[in-house]
Amino acid sequence: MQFGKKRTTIADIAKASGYSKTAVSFAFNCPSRISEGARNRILEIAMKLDYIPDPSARNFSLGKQLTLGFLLPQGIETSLENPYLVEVIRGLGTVCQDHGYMLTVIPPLNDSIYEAVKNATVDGLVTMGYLMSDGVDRLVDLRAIPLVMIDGEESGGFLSVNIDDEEASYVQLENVIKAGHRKIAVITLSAPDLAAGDSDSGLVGRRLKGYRKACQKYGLNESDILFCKGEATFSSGQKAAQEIMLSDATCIVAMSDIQAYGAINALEKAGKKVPEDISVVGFDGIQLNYSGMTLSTIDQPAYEKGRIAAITMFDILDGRSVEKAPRVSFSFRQGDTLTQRR
Amino acid sequence: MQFGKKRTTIADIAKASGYSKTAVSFAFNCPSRISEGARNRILEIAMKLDYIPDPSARNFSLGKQLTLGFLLPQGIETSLENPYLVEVIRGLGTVCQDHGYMLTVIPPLNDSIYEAVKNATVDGLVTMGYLMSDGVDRLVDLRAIPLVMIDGEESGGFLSVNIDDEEASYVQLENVIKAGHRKIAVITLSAPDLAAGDSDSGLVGRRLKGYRKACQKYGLNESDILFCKGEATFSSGQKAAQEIMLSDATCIVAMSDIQAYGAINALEKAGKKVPEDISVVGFDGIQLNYSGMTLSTIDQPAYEKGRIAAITMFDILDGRSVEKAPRVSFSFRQGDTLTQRR
DNA sequence: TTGAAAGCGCTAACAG
DNA sequence: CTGTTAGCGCTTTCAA
Repeated sequence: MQFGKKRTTIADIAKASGYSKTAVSFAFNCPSRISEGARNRILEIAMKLDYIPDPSARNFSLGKQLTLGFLLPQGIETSLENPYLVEVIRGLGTVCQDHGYMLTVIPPLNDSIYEAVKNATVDGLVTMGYLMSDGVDRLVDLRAIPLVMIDGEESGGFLSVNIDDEEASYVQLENVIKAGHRKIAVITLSAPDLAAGDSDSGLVGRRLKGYRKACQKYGLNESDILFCKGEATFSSGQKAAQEIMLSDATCIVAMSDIQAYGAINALEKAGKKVPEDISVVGFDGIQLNYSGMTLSTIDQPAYEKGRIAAITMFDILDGRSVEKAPRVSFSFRQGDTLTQRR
Repeated sequence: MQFGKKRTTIADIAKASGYSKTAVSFAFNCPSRISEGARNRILEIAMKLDYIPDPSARNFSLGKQLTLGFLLPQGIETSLENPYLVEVIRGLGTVCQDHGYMLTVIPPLNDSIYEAVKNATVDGLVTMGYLMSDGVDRLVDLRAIPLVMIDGEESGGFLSVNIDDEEASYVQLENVIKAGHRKIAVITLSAPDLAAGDSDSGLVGRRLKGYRKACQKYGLNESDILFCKGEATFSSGQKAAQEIMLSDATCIVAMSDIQAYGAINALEKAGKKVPEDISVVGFDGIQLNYSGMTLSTIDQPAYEKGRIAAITMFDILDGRSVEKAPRVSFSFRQGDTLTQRR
């Protein structure tokens, strides 16, 4: 139940103005459907009585929230630390704004995606980097709200806005190999909260396939690569680098730029020079210009991904049929952190 | 009215299970208030019939949205381009997450703050850099939801989380003057959408007071300072710099780092060297490491501001009395972009 | 152009 | 422990 002093409601205005609730409702929403006299009178009374329609009741009645939800892959604290994610949000938000919508940022509530999805009062859900686990995809189904993924899985009939990750990671590793590196360490990503994170259809699975392809093509033994499990955070990159420094790897291949920056930070703290002592390649294309050098990375259009995801969502919400989300493009960007192995 | 196929409702479960709606409700919300048998039976049926309580109806009935709103000072596109703002959001979001709340980012809808506030289905509103104009403060009043400001006005009985802006801008300019600069250009900020943006109690007003004080203290003529109107965007900084280059100013003092970076960008494009040809000082303390140099700036705790604002908000929502928001501290940070005038 | 009244789906006071 | 029932505030159909 409500607490606090009672708000003025539509009924109060109806009574005070002598008109019906219908009229009051129209006065606010379809001014053309009542006479000008009635409208003026009603609005005047409303003004006098400090009345304003309650958006919550309105949304409930309408069955619309005028809000899109963005399901974060991690807690807010680390999510917003990642410029790649922020760019995605910026893209999403811009489209929302154009449609008169708001954007709700939804962290795993009580550490549970399930809980978060259950409680989200939104018209549609955009996820990033998730795989649909049994529980959650069923839940989304129950909620009967549309779902658009970013960096999601490519199978299972979900809509996901992706680059060609397999090809991209292939290109990423190819550049490393062509620079003469043979001792390579990879920092991986794990889909949050979902054991299936490494399944073939997931982001990590596709990336690994690309690496495998590159290995085959260039005669590298995949098992010679040092794989370090990580997540998309700065500190995860630092931690991985510390581990990698114990090996004889000459190049670190990160699945995310924020990891790459973390790795560089750890390397430099340990007195290593990048790229002289060890090269680093990232993935995403964020521009931090860490310690004055530019990162070699796979550049992907984060803002565009968000934009497209939101546009796709509104297509669905507006009843336009959507076959599948368009694929976006990437490119390799040569920076200072990857150099020919000497 | 709703569209699409009818959702399963609590009534369906009540009927199918043979229990009442109350029982069903309790089964989901206060499991302890019904017998275990009933609970199991109900949940089982619910599962079978794909039932899940509708959060919108629930929130409406409860009069709670479990969501905080953050009113953006500008459109999303430029807002999220500003790392200072992102840090604030990160602070806000972290606290929300801890409380099981979501965070809704609210751009001025249809370019109108009023409209945005009117439609926001949130339990509380955090604003940033706004002054309360007549319309909006009345509206917030009508909505009867608590409001906490960041970088807001210090008078008028509103709660605002601020640094001592007057002192900070004094220190900012003092450092410039002590470095020997006498020809100074200031890029100002204007409170969005509100004519009263430069009123004394607003952020800009307080900052200007600080500048005035510094001028008096060091025998500068305030009217010798070139004031350029701007807003907190990169491009605004670029534009201002172009104007300033036509003057004989030896130092640019920006009210926001993002402007400072924009200014540096424009200066370098025009062949000027920073700080050799012209110095630049920012305000906020964001770390972009633009073109390999660090910005001289006033460092203020963005994340902390967001955190405190959110904590204050929950204090209010939870009925703890709040006198006023605590003040946070700042410091001057010497970087590469401000140098002794030769 | 207008209004009565039936929802929307859930919560919770109250009575048993 | 359980059920009846009256809201919550707004929208909208339908008939006047």
